[in-house]
Amino acid sequence: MESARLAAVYRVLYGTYGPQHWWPGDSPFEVMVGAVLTQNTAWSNVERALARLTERIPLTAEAILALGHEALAEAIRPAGYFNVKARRLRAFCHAFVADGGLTGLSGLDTPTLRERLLAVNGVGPETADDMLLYAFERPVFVVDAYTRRLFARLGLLAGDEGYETIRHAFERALGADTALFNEYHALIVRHAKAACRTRPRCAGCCLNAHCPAAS
DNA sequence: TACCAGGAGAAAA
DNA sequence: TTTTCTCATGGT
Repeated sequence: MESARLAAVYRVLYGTYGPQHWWPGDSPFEVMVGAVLTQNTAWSNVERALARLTERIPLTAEAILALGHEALAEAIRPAGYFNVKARRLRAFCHAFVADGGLTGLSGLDTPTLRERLLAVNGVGPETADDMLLYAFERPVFVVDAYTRRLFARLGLLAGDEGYETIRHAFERALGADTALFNEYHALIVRHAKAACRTRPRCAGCCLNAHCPAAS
């Protein structure tokens, strides 16, 4: 992975879309809840689910656990996979409380914190890295389907590399820079929402799943 | 109508 | 070990 090319892609995205001010959450804990709810789901649906949840309870791990599975699943229904996500949220809240909450987790070094998050059922690599970057402000690059698709189309990735391989490649090339990782990932997602609609002649670097220029 | 969205884990091959 | 299946609502 060439640092210069990664920097060039970043400059183009930033020049096109500007700063994204991610993550859209009022607190680190809300960011973490959002990270679970957004798994394979559009953010607009997550916002509905968060709104319904905060209408019912204050957004704390204790309150979520006290709500119970059925009521939690009903509250987050708009985010889809509501039974699965209710189970995952409760598992995360149990671990969050057991580890001393935000204060306890913030005291851990990044590799240990990442391991702790990944040990929770329902928290995979991308969700853990969303939490690390946007809730704990650790220099961890988030690799999602958009990242893989964009850089494969640009010829910088084969596309079938493992998650860790890609993450380490970005982190090596860009250096440990939390602010840059924050903005870069947000810009990739922003680009995915614009894609071909703003480019009559797509160069193949858009993120539309069925773009003819990308096949 | 069909496809896709800011994945993860279990089951099957 | 790798691939496939399941979970589900809402927008386009």
